[in-house]
Amino acid sequence: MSNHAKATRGVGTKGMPRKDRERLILEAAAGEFGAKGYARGSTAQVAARAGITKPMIYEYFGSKDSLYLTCLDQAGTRLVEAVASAQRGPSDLSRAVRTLEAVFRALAARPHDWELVYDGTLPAEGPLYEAATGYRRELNRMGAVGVAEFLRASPAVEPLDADLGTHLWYGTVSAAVAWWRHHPEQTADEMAARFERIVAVLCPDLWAAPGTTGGPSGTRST
Amino acid sequence: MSNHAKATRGVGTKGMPRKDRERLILEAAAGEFGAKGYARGSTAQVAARAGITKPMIYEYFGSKDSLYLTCLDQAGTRLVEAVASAQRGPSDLSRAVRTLEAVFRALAARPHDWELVYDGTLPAEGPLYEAATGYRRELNRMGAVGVAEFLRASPAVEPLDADLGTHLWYGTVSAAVAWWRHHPEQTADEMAARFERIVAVLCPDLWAAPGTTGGPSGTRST
DNA sequence: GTCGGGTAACTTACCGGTCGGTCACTTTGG
DNA sequence: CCAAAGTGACCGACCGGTAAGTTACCCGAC
Repeated sequence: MSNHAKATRGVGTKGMPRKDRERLILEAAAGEFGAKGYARGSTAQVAARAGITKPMIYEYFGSKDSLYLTCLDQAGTRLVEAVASAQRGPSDLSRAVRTLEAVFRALAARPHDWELVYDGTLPAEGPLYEAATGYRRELNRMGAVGVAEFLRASPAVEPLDADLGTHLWYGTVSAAVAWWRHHPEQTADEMAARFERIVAVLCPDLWAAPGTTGGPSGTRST
Repeated sequence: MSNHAKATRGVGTKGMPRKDRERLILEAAAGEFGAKGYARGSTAQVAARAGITKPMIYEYFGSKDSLYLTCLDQAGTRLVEAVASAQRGPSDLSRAVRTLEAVFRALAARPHDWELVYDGTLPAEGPLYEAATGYRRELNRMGAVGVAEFLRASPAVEPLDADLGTHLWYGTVSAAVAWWRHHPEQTADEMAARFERIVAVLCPDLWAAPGTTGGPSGTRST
């Protein structure tokens, strides 16, 4: 019943404006696919979550793949932007903490985004897989920059080691997100603080004296 | 036509002895489920891999769940044994390297074992899920001991931090295994060496002077 | 030796159910 | 009254699981 949206609605309009319905369906789809994954999530369930029936899904999005792809694009774009914004600043270990914090903040608003991008039940080929891989690669690439700069400190590491290190970093982020799902009461800031403490134990020297900035963060109380 | 196996075969035997066929099916099932996961793997495909047809699978194992469970038990037992054997020895960071090396050695013989235990397409409840969770918990528990001893060095870490640390460690192992799948030409020893180099860059002080043993391992050349 | 016959191994064909996707129809608002 | 929104009913494909029939092997009888 808003004032200006009504003006654009033509004859034969019934129920909800198209844009609103679209958003509603996308929200429902993100919930369904985020919880059950692409393979086990069903379009009928998405429709039920949105309070409509299955043919409406196909009226609006044409296919299950297209529906998932729309959710995936939203989630992937948001995550990439969040991580990209965390790449600014000093290039020491504190960047890892900032990146993780940015991911947590983004996921706090939309908890299912991570699962949409890293859904393990996606088909092993096809456009859907390629789209997801594209976002994953983009996120990984940004992580790789930090890892490479970090590992450059030692001449013993081979190029392949840096690639492995990048994947280890991804595994760390992924595990942190998974742990968070089982402890939803934690805020994004608390999660970042926990990670910070663990890093501090792992490498106290690299952490305490990163160089010019005089300290990676002000949150440590020791 | 072998000499001793023939003696045990009774009347009505046709084709392959039961034990051999059983092993053949299990091998095929491990390949199918390891590659596609429980949900997407089909019993007909398992049968095709084993060179037989679907009803034989049910003759031998009764149900898809039972078949998967048999594979899972083999894989889980092997992995738990491998990790347990690596827990002996000094309790510093070198234990992490030893653990990872043990996992790699176990997986070198049977590459699909990891995916069977950590299959993301398993149902979210039921005996199959509980069995997989049991192995995961057992593996995690052993990892948690090492992580807890390690984090105990700092009084700032809270109990929940240790739990998070355990999951981060699991994420690291998981990522290393995933990376290995994309670089199959690497041997288990090479993988362990790569991980060792990365750890050395991350925490050189904890690594170089672990205390009484005079050094975590003899493989470092620096 | 060879010839049934019993038994285990194996297959073809099918059932019930679910899911992605579609069509003809009804409802609703302008 | 008309067009868009929305729905019940259906289709084909696929999958887990099953029943009934066929094939091959061993063994004992003659």
